[in-house]
Amino acid sequence: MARSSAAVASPWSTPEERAREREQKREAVLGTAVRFFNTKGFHATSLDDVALALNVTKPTIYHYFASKDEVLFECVRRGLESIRESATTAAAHGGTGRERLRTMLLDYAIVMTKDFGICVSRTQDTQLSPDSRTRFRALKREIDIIIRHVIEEGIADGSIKAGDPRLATFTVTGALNWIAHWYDPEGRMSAQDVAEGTVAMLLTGLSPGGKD
Amino acid sequence: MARSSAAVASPWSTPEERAREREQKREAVLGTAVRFFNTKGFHATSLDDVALALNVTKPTIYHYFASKDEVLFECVRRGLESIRESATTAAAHGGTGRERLRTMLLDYAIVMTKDFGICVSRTQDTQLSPDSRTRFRALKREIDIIIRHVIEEGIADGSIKAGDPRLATFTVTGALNWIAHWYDPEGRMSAQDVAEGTVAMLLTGLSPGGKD
DNA sequence: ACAGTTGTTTACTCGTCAGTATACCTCTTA
DNA sequence: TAAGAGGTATACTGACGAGTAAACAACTGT
Repeated sequence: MARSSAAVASPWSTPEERAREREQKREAVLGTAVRFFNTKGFHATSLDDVALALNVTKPTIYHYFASKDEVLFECVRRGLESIRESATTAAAHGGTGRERLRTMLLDYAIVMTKDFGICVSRTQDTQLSPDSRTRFRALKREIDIIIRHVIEEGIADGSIKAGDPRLATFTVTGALNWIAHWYDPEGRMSAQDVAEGTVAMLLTGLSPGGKD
Repeated sequence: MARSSAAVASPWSTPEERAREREQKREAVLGTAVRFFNTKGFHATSLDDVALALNVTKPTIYHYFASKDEVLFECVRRGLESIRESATTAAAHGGTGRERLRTMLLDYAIVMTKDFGICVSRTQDTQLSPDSRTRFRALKREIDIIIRHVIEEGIADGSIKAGDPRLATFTVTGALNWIAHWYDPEGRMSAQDVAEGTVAMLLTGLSPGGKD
């Protein structure tokens, strides 16, 4: 037997393990912070609150993040990345524009029922530092463009009917973002129900005669 | 000639005039404050900012309002009142549910392009005091109920097709509220264009075959 | 003229909170 | 075993901003 496999579980950690632990602690800070931000609001949440909930003190948080702004930005970045990834994936799928749009919007809606998604929807760019704000806007814009593209493709292939694609994008993202403001995980509807219901309504509208 | 009509313009003001002036000053505070709230955010706006913009000092504002919270609440109350009034009026109109809903949503959308409407959409209830928050929620709820009712009536008379009326209400109000987050008065679209486009999209959806 | 009311200012208090200086402790590595 | 790096705590600074005390000024009504 090789020496490495003969060793019993070592009480000493490898550099990789240490890096992973550090990463886990960073995650824990974000996970705790995002819940505070979502329930109390960003400004009403102090890093002392977050630290206390994690049984540490504020300087510990500053060991993992440079500023409160960085904590918030990291939260919204995670939410936006989720959306962007699923949107990019859906955009690359086959099918009509409408089919791809539906996939995209369903994923978007689901993200809006989770902590980081909720944080994205509730965060106003005035809460971020000028730098983070620029990056925040850029990420949102990327997502908007992906959605708008697929809408335009749907119009081109005849599977979508919309006057102004830009306005259509704002309308659907608005309805979807709003989920973060009212969705209650304890309520009667599951995230899946909400997502499917909202997306169906956006695609078919409220008038009779719409089909999908 | 009666004595009152013989008098030249008096340099002394009547109690009514004084009350009106006081009311005008209150309005001026609200008008200035709401613009600051909308551009810089509520927390980032100090009453010193507002006072400075009005060429007065902070205690003057406290002469007209009891607290910063009251200023904010008054702003959102005005926005919500506009919506509620037009919704109530539209609900009392004749026509099918869908026709009344369209009127309602058009007015709602227009409010969302104005200062107090924008403030409503951007204000999170965590920013308000517990008391104001309760009243804020109650007002929003009233509006939701009016809209939900008209949707239910539309379903009953066959002019509207929707799975869950509650979900439908959230979807349309979400899309409409979102206008406050992206609408730019300097942009190419007028408030009227935005309102009509958004409402049309909500009623007919994005799939081909919808009609309205 | 004088007492009261309204509106405004100057100058202050007080609490909160982001962010930091510094020390200490523990584990790693040479 | 000593030097260093990583992680945490105590104790602090400094700014900001809501709200107030107290005085002053103007006007009103008696």
